Amino acid sequence: MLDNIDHKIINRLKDNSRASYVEIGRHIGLSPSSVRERIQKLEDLGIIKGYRLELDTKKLGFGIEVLIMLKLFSGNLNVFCEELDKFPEITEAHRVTGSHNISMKVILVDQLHLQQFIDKLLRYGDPTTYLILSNLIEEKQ
Amino acid sequence: MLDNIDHKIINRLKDNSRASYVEIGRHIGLSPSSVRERIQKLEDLGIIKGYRLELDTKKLGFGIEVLIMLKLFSGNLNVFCEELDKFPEITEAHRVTGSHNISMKVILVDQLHLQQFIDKLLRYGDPTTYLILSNLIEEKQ
DNA sequence: AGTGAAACTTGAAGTAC
DNA sequence: GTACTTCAAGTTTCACT
Repeated sequence: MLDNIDHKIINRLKDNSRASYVEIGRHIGLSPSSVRERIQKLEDLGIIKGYRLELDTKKLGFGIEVLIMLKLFSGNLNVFCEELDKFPEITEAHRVTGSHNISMKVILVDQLHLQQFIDKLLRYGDPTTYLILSNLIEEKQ
Repeated sequence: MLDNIDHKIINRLKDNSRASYVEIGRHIGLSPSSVRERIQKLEDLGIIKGYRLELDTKKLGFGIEVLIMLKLFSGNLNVFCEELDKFPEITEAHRVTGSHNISMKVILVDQLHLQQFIDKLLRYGDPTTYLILSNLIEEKQ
């Protein structure tokens, strides 16, 4: 479905999603119009889902990053999933197999904020918290 | 350090990092030049670390997504961290507290690929694998 | 925040396989 | 038909002030 040129375009956009069509075209030896058509196609096919920002959350005032595995109480899974948007601290959440149902990445201002966040989670289930010490690889796909 | 306008610009770029200065300016009532200056400042301060792509990995042929917690064998932590780039399947990796040292998100083509990946990890430590059933919240910051 | 030259985007028309 | 290029008008960027 995707040829080598499409993959080159994707790799360039992975590196810098604000790259211009002209710049991408120069990298891979293609006219800006063609680059644009191929990117349009990738968007239409749903292969490119969006263009996102990578931020330094520490510099934005979020001093703590944690990974939480949450084992939801019986019957609470759907409730929690529907109320996920009430937790702006959660930057990533997955439904996973295993004794814990949800894995999530959370950014918090300080220790007190973490405590308050965990207290809120305790209404839904039983969380296990791992402090993130460093990001070895940032989100890439 | 950051005022309300900066936060509005960040929110707009979070939503679509390819948005033009003109478009962002219209949204928040600012001239394109000022938008550009502020984004430049955010980049220089390291608050904006980059512009990334959100892809549909399933459509790219990666049918399996897993979360792996890895407990490295004694003395293997630094070795593994330095060899992380040998594992293109890893899209995200963190050093975490707890009995497992590393948490990682991995995309794989199929079950056989997962088996081969885990076999490679077994040289460095003891992995615990959780299948990702669904993405409730995609990476946002 | 405004200005203008340079660079980029975008759609249409045209070419090649 | 599909994928690419070229062209020109309209936008955007960027270095000025």
